Amino acid sequence: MAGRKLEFDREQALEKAMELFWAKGYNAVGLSELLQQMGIQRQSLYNTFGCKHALFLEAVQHYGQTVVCQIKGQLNQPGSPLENLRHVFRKIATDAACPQYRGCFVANAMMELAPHDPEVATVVQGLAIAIEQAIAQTVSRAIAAQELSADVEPQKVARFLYHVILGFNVRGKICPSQDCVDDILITALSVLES
Amino acid sequence: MAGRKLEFDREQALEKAMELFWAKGYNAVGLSELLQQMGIQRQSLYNTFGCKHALFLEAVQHYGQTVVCQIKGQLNQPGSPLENLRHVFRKIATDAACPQYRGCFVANAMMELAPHDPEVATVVQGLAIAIEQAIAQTVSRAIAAQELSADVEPQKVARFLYHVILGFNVRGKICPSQDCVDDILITALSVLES
DNA sequence: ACAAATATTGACCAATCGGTAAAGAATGTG
DNA sequence: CACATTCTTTACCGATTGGTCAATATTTGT
Repeated sequence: MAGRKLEFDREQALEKAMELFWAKGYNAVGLSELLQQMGIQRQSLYNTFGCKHALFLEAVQHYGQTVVCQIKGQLNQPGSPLENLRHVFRKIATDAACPQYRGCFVANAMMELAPHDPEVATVVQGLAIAIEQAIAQTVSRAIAAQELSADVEPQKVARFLYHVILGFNVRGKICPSQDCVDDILITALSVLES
Repeated sequence: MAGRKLEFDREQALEKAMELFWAKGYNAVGLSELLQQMGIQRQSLYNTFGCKHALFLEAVQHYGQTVVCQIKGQLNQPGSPLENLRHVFRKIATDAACPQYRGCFVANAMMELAPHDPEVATVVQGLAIAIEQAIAQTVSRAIAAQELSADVEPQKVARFLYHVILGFNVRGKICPSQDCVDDILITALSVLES
């Protein structure tokens, strides 16, 4: 019932593809470039991943799961929920000021493909909601810990904060100064201090 | 010293190209599609605009100048600067909730090409600065009119508000609800009420 | 009227696109 | 061992990519 074994690590190849799509976008990456970077043969790609589009979709999902877990992990660390939240945003802001900033792959996919590609749209929408919810839950915990006023509406704030994250994804593409991202960060986080 | 006249309206053709690049991005638009939409022949494009890339650059610039003028016009209308500012943001937010939202062409170009294309990067960076400055000037006028506290730092706020605009460009690509954009808008503009 | 300059037209180009077909090489099960 | 199954390799496919060439048509200055 079984045949020859895969000669490459599936996940490793997927990650290589992800890196490339992440850096250049879907349309700017050709099959040959993809195969070279993944270190596999043409037919292996089609056997294992279906087609370019399916591979991209899987790459987005793989990236998304990784990042969602990572963010949740940081937000749920022991200690002050509010400080965790601030820490995550500081990290995102400083990343965005880095010259080789690639942005968030999910946001890139949203921009390039979501309007014309329902499958991509569905996946990235799901990931966006997951991140937004993680933020909302952290805000709730901050309220419970009396770090934030009980007047604060977690979903509203979470929508806003995720919106700020999306903004960094665009802004980071044109090499903002550290000053610039700091201004944005400080102003954005000031909504947590009313 | 002069030869045959152009049979088409240069600006009209440029605008057609802009529409297409705006809707689909640089890489997703092919020459044939471009020519069909512009209603001109292949060679005419190369005579008049140079090449695909130069045409794109010109399209971004054309769009940018139009939009910068438009925003400045709205911000500088007679009456309350602060209310003008709020009005512009309300417009942007409701646009972003529309299902066929295309985003801002400048932001699209920023995302797709700026990291790998210095020429595009330069152009979009200039446009971003122009919009940011227009906002900063409006904030300054609002302070002068005592609509805002003298503590407010115009550049800081402008950077933040432009950042929110960039966020809408991403968010709009996945069809947010009117509720969602309203939450974001209200929270974002709350920084003008300290 | 003639020549220089420019536009239009349509054929043409190599290169690449995403994807497939078919043959050989490795693995399992009977 | 035989055989079915799966992966790898290589060659190949039509279509499209961005871009060019050469011929024709139209305009202008002289």
